This record gives sequence, C-alpha cells and structure tokens, in this order.
Amino acid sequence: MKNPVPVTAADLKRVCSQCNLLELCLPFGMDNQDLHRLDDLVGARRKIKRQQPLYRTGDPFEAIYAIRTGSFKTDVLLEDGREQVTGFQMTGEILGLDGISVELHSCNAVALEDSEVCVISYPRLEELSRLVEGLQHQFHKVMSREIVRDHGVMMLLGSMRAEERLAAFLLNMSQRFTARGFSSAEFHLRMTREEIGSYLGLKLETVSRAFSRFQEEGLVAVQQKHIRILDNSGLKNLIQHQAGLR
Amino acid sequence: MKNPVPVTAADLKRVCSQCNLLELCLPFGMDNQDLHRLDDLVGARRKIKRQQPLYRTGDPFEAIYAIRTGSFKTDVLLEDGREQVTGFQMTGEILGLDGISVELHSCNAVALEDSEVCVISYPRLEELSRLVEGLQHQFHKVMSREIVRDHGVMMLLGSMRAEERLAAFLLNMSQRFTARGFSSAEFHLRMTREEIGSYLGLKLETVSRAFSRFQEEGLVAVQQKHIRILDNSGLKNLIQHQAGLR
DNA sequence: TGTTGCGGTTGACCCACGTCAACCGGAAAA
DNA sequence: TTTTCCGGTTGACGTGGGTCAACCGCAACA
Repeated sequence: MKNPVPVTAADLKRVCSQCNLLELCLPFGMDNQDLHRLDDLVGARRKIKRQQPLYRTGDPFEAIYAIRTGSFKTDVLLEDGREQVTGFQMTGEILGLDGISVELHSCNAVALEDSEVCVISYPRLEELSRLVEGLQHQFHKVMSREIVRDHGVMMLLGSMRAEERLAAFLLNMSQRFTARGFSSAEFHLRMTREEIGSYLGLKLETVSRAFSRFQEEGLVAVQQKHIRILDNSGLKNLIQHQAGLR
Repeated sequence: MKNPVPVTAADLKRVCSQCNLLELCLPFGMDNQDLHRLDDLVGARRKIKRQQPLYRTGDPFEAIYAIRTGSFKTDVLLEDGREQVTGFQMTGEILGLDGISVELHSCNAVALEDSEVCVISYPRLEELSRLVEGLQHQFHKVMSREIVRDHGVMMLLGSMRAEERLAAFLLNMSQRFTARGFSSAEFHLRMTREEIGSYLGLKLETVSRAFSRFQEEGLVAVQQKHIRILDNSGLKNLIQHQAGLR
C-alpha cells in the first residue's frame, strides 16, 4: 500500500527501547543492551477497531501481541453459545499465550475500544530468547503470571459471593489503572455489564444490582461505565468478611 | 546419608530417556539426542507421603516438578480459610509453574497419595533450554497448556451448572486415565467429595447428590471413590444440552 | 471385637442469584 | 426533531444449590 518512507521520530518511539510501557510489558527488567536487541523483534504493529477480533479460536498461532494502546477481552465459547470471558487486558499486557500449546488459538481476543498491538513473531521470540537470557526469563515470568492470575479468577468463581467478586474485580482494575499512571480512584470501564458478569460468573442484572448496592453503601459512585471508588478499604473488607457462605 | 554406590539398572530407568512417562511429560516430542542431554537436568527425586505438601504458598521457588508416580492437588487459600482447589495433577504432569512469576510459590501442592516427583532445577532448566531448542519449545507448550486448561476451568466455574461441571470433570479424568494406559471407563478417584467440590465450585453435598443422580440415570456406577462410566456420550450430552441456565 | 472417626449419602429447608419483564436515558439514525 | 436501539437499572418471582442435621459404613486402632 505505502511506499517506503524514511524513519521518523514517531517510528523510533515505537521500538521497545523507547516505549513508555516498558515497565509493564515483556521487556521489564531487561538491561539497555538487551533491550536494543528486542527492537527488531517487534516488527509489525496492528490496529484493531472496537469490537473487532485480534484473533479467534482456531486461528493458526504465529505471534503473541503486546497491547500498545486500548484494551481487550478474551473469551471462550461453548457450542451452545454460552460465553465465558476469561480476562480483560490493558496496555502492556500480552495476548496470545494460549496459542503456543497446540499452535492454534484457543480463545477469542476482541478489542474493547480502538486499540493497537505490537506483533511479536513467536518463532523469532523463541530464537531471540535462546540468545538473550533476560528475555527468556521475562517471557517465562509473563506466562507464569498468567497462570497465577488464572488461579485468582478460579478463587473468585469458585469460592466468592457476587458482591465479593465485584469488589475484587474493582480493586483489581483500580490497581492496574494505578500501575499505568491513571487515577486509582476514578476510571472508565470499557466493558459492558454483561461482559463483567460473564467474567465473574454472574448475570448482568446481578452485576448491576451489586453496583447499586455498593453505591447505596457509599463504597463507590457509579455512573454507567464511570466508576469512582470512595471507600477502598471498605471494598477490601467486603471480600474477607463474607466467609461461610457458598 | 548414603554412601555413593555404583549406578544400577534401577537408576538408569529413572532418567528421562528411559522413562515410560515420556509421552506425557516435559520431554514429549524431543529427539533421542536432545533427550540424553535432559538426563542430567533431572537430578534429585523426592518422595511425598499422602497429605504432605510438595511445596506451600510462600515457599521460595527453586524448581519445577514432574510427577513420576501418584497424584496431587493444588490449592489457594483465602485468609478467612476458604480453599479453592485449582487443579488435580497426575503422572507426567508438571507442578510448580506458578512460582516462576515472583520466585515464590503462589499455591500449595499436596500429595493425594504416596507419590514421587522428579525435581527439575529451574535455573538449570532455563540454561539448558537456551541450548536445546526442543526443550525450550516443549517447556513453553507445557506452560501454555496450563493456561488453556485454566480457561477451561473458568468456563466450568463461570458458565456451567452443577451436573455439567461434574460430568465435565469425570470425562476429563477418564480421558487422562486413558492417556496413561488405564481404563477409560473405570477408575479410582484419589480426592474426596469436598476436594472435588472445591475444584468445581460446589459444596460436597451437591457433588454427592450429582453422583447419585448420575447413578439413578444409569450414566455411571459410583461406589465411594470407585467410578465406572456406563454412558460416556450421555455425560457428554449433559454438558451441551443444559444451556440457558445460570 | 468393640470403638472411634472420617468420608459419604440423604432429607428438609432456605436464600442468593437467576429469570422475566418493564422501564429509562443517551447516542445514533432517520 | 423524532425514532430506534442498546446498555443499564429495577422489581417480582422462581429455583438451583447451599445449609444444617441425621445417619451410614468402612477402616484404623485399642
């Protein structure tokens, strides 16, 4: 489509060594020298429009993706149409790890807003991580972190009550916004009540009611997708002090 | 404790290249030459008595473990004592991947019966997998498979009804026993109803009732922990045809 | 050989959450 | 400007599975 053009300042800012997402992304903890070796690993970039899939279940696995801007959900579908949202991903987070196991993607990744990802060729990642110890180690950490996160979700789904689940979800979102330099107390959710519900194993009405209840109790101020956390420790208390049920 | 003794035939049978678990374990798909390079990676072996932990939450992470004999559960505990079983592991499966992310284990791994594991030093695994492409690739696959498995459990917990969950659990166990050369139709569960319940996000009474119901309907024959599957496709149908609920 | 204890089963009851349905408000389309 | 639509909220009601409690049987141990 495009003719080759000279490298611009904007292009430079796109490589890992210049990326402001560094601390949150795959290269975290790598030294400057190693970092520069990463720059040609992350070749293409891809823009994904809101509601569009980055990849789908069954797509051949070729690359993993680092989110540069925007956010995604991942979900798995049962034949009968039931959807389970398995996660929400924000900038710096890695998508596509599910594909390594059988060289096919095993879930859908859908943009929650117009987004951009860095495409990381998987064969080249393996190659480079055989040479760059820091990259290898960091990549393993990213995968392991995903496993730990999944265990947390199982805890949510298996052992918590509706309001506990939502409280845990809000605290988690808040913490991740904070890590990205946004307000920890006030943020905009990009997903619908139905998607939150699917993630938390609840129906959208239950999510909505729980939000209302939190509002009544002065824990948060809710205005559709706009959330303001008024009582952080109140939310935390909610989680630990509802035992004995379910 | 022991004085050095000459290598025996029994010792030899313990290295990866001689292990009959090969197909199920980390070295799956590696060629013979690479396989021999693995043999000194898997150094120590450890026996774990029933109910004893292989590692606990908070333990420093040093190694991953391949199950040689026996079986385990992994669980996470909430401060208030609630337990969530995150998985059951059988021979050939890998334990400890959760520890990579922060160099501390984030769950407990407990033997369900007297068991033995191969201890795989993590630093040496990273080292060797920089040299042996097949090992690197296989290790990544093992981690990815764990992520995919976790998504399946989320689907279970978030979108399925009690009987669907138990049916899915039984079919999964059956399939894994088959892969190990045991009967697919008849097997012995090593975990209690409470542990199954925790894994499936149900109370033990609900698990027990679901078992009884399956028995009434001629799907399985249940005698405490001994399970005989009488109608495999009946169980499968149960899963897909209970939509619209929950 | 009786005793103790744990894991499992079963019944009666109840409640958290799902279901169904009405309604609301903002955004996009007409 | 009105209409349509979609996401969200709220209420009334139903139910799947949790809770509580009794009981059973096998296995370990005295």
